[in-house]
Amino acid sequence: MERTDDLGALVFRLGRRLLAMEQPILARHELSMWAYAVLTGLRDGPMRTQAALAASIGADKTRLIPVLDDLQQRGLIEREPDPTDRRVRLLGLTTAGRQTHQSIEADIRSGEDEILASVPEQDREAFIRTLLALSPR
Amino acid sequence: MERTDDLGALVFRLGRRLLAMEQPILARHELSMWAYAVLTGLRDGPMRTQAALAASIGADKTRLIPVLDDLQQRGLIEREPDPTDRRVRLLGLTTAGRQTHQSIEADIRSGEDEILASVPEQDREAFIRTLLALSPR
DNA sequence: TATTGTTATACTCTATAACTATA
DNA sequence: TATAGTTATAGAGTATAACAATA
Repeated sequence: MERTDDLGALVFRLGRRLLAMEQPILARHELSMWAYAVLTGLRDGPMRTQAALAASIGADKTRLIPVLDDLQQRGLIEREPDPTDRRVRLLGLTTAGRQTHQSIEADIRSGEDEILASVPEQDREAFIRTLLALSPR
Repeated sequence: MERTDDLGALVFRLGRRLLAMEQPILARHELSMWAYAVLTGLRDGPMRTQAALAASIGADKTRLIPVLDDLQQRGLIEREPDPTDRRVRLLGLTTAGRQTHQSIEADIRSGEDEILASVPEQDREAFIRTLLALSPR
């Protein structure tokens, strides 16, 4: 298949388009993209350190801290020292955090479906399969 | 097809991976990503205004200016006032600019092929086809 | 008065390194 | 001494608005 632009440019533009779609949804919940990434990172279970969470979502641990401060203060995550090693913070979603995540996720999924609507079913499946295979972590 | 993470996260991560692959190639030529985007934008022919070029590569016109200054000074682009409207700058690649672009493009293409190597032919074609369909402009 | 390009500036994002508290 | 988390800070990237030159 002949390509005109490089893959990087195409992926970059699609990323911007997806971000533009997600931005108003996140703004309605007053959450940043990284805050939403944190909720997603904790969706499948608690984490034992902030560094592990940061690595799992591809963020720097230092820039996660104000995000975690905010999410904790708003009651969307739990964050308490591990009694067996008080350097460590145990992280998990609260019920409110889980609900917020699910609500945002549903809206984002709708937006994605709209964007993907014009793509034939077979290509759509191959596209997502390839994306999963090529995205690190 | 069931998705675990949202499309945005997957596209974002793939974008970072592609950028990491391109960075050392561009560094060898001492060019930024935007400088390369400019060369790509002029590859298929000259442009009549800087604003048009900026729009065509999805950049802000103000942040293109230092990039154009540098490319012009290094003899990779031509940039001269339109005699019929001296507000306008006519933009085009020099021979050196075209050669530089082709050299970088070939290296980037190799890097992409490596990344795509593990993806089955059919999926790879559907992936690129879908990317072209979904990337604005 | 409108348009192209330019400059200045302020704002955000990000990474680095230094610091604290525990172990 | 090593590790988890935190803070401070500097650097890069970006957007906004003001400005100069043409039309």
